[in-house]
Amino acid sequence: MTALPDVPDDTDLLRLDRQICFSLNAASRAFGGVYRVLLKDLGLTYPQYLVMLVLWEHGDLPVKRIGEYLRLDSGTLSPLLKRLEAAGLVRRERSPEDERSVTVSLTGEGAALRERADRVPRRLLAATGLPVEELSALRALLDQVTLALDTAVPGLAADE
Amino acid sequence: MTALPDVPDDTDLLRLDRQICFSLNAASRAFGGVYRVLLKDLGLTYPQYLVMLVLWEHGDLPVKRIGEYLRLDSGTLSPLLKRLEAAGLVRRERSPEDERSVTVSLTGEGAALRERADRVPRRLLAATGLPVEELSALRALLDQVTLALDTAVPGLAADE
DNA sequence: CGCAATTCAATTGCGCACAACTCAATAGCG
DNA sequence: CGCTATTGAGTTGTGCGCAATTGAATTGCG
Repeated sequence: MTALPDVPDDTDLLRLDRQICFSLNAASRAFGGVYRVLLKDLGLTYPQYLVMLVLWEHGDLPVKRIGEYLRLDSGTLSPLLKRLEAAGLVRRERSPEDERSVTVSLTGEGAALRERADRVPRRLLAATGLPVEELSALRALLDQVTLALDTAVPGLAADE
Repeated sequence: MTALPDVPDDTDLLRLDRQICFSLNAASRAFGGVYRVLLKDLGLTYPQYLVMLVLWEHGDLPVKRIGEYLRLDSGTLSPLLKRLEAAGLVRRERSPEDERSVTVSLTGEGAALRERADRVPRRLLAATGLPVEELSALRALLDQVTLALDTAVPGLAADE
């Protein structure tokens, strides 16, 4: 009457499901909390730090590209970039060859902040208490499930 | 000059760090997107669904207990519970024996919603494209890192 | 007992995520 | 060429997450 070992009944699924979303939620917020502490004296929030990482690595970018790297839309990025500009870390300028596009570039202050941000990763790594290989395994699993979820979303509304 | 294999230099750390926070962010939002679709016809958001899960499993609870299960404070829960109340899914009543406490209980409608929510976990499981064992492994890793991060936070502000 | 400290929920304020929409600029088709 | 469709950024509105504060109720210590 019961299902096969790897096809649990609905009660098990409810419990597993709850644990996965609980765990993911908790982990996401735990990371956020650590980053918040580590980034506090840089004057950055976690999403702002992600944007700065992208700019430090890739140099000047239009808003569109930043959004592609971080999977964020203009509704999130526009006010965030305005705050970074108000903080003196970036400039925003309309592109001359395409007036629709806005190029985001680092100021001297924004580029200089990279030095101070260098210590963040090592402190975060230490805070996780995990060896590098396990973090890599975690990242790989997360990427795998993200890809699967993204491809699954479209045909999901109806019934699939 | 280079460090030992499992003590990478700062460049590697910067890259790894970025990938970890990118991956976790992306996974969290990918889950959110799938839940948003699956929960749409239930009229629930993802955090509201988590609250309902807790109530379905544990019955009536004071706000404090819900917050402990979900690691959320009253600043998040108060407006969320008001919306659930406005939707007719829960009641909120001051406890007679302790006027500070507010007990949240399911309405008939809220309890009935559980039937329709039963299909969510299996559809989510299918959307991940991962076998149950891998999801369990993912959950275990997430729980481990969450625990480590939580215990690390206190002594982090200064330098640790 | 009486008063200070603590507890619980609610509120305020800020920032992020996302959907829906607006508006200007560009691309591209007939 | 002209007109429509598309693109890129921004705005608005809703909801979540968190810090800080408020205010009432309770606890507990002297």
